[in-house]
Amino acid sequence: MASRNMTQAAFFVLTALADQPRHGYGILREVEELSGGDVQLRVGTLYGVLDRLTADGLIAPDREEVHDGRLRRYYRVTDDGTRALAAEAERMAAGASAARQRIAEGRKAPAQPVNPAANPSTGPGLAGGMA
Amino acid sequence: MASRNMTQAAFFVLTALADQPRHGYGILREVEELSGGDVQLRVGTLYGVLDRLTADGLIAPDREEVHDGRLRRYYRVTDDGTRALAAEAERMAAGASAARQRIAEGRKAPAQPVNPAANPSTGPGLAGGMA
DNA sequence: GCGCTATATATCGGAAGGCGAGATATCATG
DNA sequence: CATGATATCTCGCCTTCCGATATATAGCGC
Repeated sequence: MASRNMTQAAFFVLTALADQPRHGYGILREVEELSGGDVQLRVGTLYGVLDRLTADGLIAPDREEVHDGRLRRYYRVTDDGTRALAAEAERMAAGASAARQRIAEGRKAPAQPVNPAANPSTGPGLAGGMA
Repeated sequence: MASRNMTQAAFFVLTALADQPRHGYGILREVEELSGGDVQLRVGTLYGVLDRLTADGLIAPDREEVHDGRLRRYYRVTDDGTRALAAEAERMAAGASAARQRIAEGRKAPAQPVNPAANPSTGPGLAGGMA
């Protein structure tokens, strides 16, 4: 929804490919596993994402193998893709951190109307505090 | 793109409202500020999000005020909204953490073809190591 | 052999969501 | 009086999501 943002689906595909090349079906299972089941990337979503990421140069076809008569088409992350993923991870961590902080702040004064001078850019750039 | 996921736009609107009630235009500026300019929520996006979040019971109209002859329509987060935001923040932090970890893992063996026995569910449930 | 599940690819079309553009209105600045 | 900031909201195009569907191989139970 904003300038240099990538979709959730794209983010998880890149994450699944970040450590090693995988094929479509493998990405599907990997995303589900690495998110603890929280994220279920759908088949119908996958190929569109794969096409877009390829067109954007963030991933590239790696190789094709045949296992038990079934074709596997592998993709790998490009350098640009790794950079984009890292940047997006920072943005997400920052957003998550900002959300947590604000929830805590909101709980301090739940019934409070507005509270003047409450917005002196507390923790300006967010930029998360984990890792 | 998956089960209980909310959109990026919804996430940032909830985050902007987390500490105190705000009106539409205020949300717009707040999202931009709290993200350091990374996220620009568009006017055309805002009202759709506001309607959906209201319909889902995650936010609610708070009050209306007039400043300098201009109407301000305030919204606040409901308890459900705070819970949903907190959950989403956890998911995002976990995803960001997983991405970072995998980028690091991928760099260990960049030229490696596949590496056998590389997938024994290394670092199984992510669930990040922050907070 | 037959049906079912898992693995594996890919496409289609409807629905949901994002966003540029425009309409409307007040106030301040130049 | 024009421009820009503040403030609301709608319309329609386009992108993205995803359920359904099609196709094909291998393995298991019956």
